[in-house]
Amino acid sequence: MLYESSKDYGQPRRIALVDCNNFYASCERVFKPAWNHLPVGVLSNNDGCIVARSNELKAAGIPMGAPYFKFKDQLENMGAIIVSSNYALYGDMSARVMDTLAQYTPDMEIYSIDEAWLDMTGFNTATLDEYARQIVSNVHQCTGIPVSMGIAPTKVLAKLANRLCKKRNIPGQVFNIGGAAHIEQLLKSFAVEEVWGIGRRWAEQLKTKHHIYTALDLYNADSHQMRSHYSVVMQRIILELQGVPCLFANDIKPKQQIIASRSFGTRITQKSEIIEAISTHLVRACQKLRAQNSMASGMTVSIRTAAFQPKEKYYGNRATTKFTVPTADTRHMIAAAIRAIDSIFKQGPRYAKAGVMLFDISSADTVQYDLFDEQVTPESNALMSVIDSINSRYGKKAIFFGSQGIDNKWAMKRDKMTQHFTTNWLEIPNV
DNA sequence: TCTGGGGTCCTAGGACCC
DNA sequence: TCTGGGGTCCTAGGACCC
Repeated sequence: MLYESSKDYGQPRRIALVDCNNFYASCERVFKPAWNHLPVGVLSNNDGCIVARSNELKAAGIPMGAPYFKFKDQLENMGAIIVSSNYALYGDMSARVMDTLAQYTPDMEIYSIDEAWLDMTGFNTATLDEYARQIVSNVHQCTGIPVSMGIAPTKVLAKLANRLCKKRNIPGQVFNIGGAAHIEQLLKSFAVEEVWGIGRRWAEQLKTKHHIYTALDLYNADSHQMRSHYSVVMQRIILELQGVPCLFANDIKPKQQIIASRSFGTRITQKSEIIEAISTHLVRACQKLRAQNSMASGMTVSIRTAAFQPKEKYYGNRATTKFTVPTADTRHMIAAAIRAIDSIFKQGPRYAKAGVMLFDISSADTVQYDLFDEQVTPESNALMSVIDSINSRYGKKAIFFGSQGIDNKWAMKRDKMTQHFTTNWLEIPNV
C-alpha cells in the first residue's frame, strides 16, 4: 500500500522536525560550561567508536562512527574532551526537551532520543516562523540543549529543511520550506544521499543506474517507475519530496522484537562467563518485555568473536528457541538460554560479544496458557513484577539471578564517564 | 590492543491450502 | 498425450533509520 492516512488535511500540511544539535555532546556541555568552547566527543559503549561530535570535531573532519583508537592522537593534539557515553544523563535530558516541546502542540511524535515531529497544520502561517523560533529558544533556555527546526508539508522535506538549518547556520535555527516557491533551487543543493531514507546502497544504485545525483534529480524522477526498480519505500520518498504526504505519525506500538547485546570489555573464553553475560542481557530484555506488558515465544542467543581481526579465525553462532507458550518469566528464559549456549559454545575462540533477541511478541493479556505445561502459570507474573518493583525502587541489581554472576570480568569499559548530574542525588552538581 | 546497540519495513520464494 | 488458479503464512535477507 502506498500510504495509509486517517487524517484529513483540510489545509496545507505543516510538519516540523525538531532535532537536538550534537545531542550527546550538548548534554555533556550543559553541566560543564567550560567545555562550551572546546571540541567535545562522546564514545560508544566500551569506548569503541566516536558517536557524537561537537561542531569543532565535525569541522576537523572526525567522521561519525569512527574507531576511537584511530583518531586518539589527533584528538589529543587538538585538546578535545572525549567522554564515555552516559545514557542515564542523555535519557533524562531527552525527557526534559520532549516535555518542553509538548507544551507547544497537541500533536507531537517522539521519533528518537533527540528528535520529535510536531504537527503544526492549521497554525497561523503568518506567525508560524516566529512561533517556531520561540520554541527553539525556549527549549534552549529551559534545558540548555540547542535544537534546530525544519518545517515543510512532508516529513522528508522537513528533514531536509532541518539539515539546511544546520548547514547554513540559519539565525534562529528555524527553516520553513512552506509553500516552497524555490523548492527546485533548494533541492539542487542536496546530494541524493542526504535525502532521508536514501542510504549508501541506494545512493550508489541511483547514481550508476539512473543518473540521479541530487535531491532535485530524485524529485524529477517518475515515482511509479522507480517503485518497480526499488520498492514502495522509494516511491514514498519521491512523492514526499514532491510534497505529497505519504508518511504519517506512527502510533506507539509495543516492540515486535527486543534485543539486548553487548561487546565485552575484555575477550572471554569460558563458558561460565558467556552464561553470566547472556543471563545479564536476558534480565534486561525480559524487564523491557514486561514493561510493555508483553510476552515472547521466540528467543535467539548469539555469540561471536571480534569482527575486525583478520589474523584471528572468526567464529559466530546463534541458537533459536521457541516456547510453546509465550513467556516473560526470566527463569524460563535463562534455563532455555543455557541449553542454547551448550549447543553453540566452542572451547577455543576468544569471544568478543554476546546477545539475545526476543521475538514473536504478543500481549500478556491475551496469552493462552497450556493445560499440560505446569511451568507457565499466571503466578509467575506476580513473582516477576515483585522483582521489577524491587529493582526499580532500590537500584538495578538490588535483586538478581545467580547465573548473572557477581564480579563480571567481561563488563563493558567506560573509563571516561561523567557524573549522573540529574539522576543521582550524590552526583548533583554544586553551585 | 583497540571498531556500538537497537530497531523497522519490504520483498521474494517456499510450503501449504482449497 | 494431457494436470489450474488463487490464496495465505512464514522465513530469510536486504534496505533503511537513530
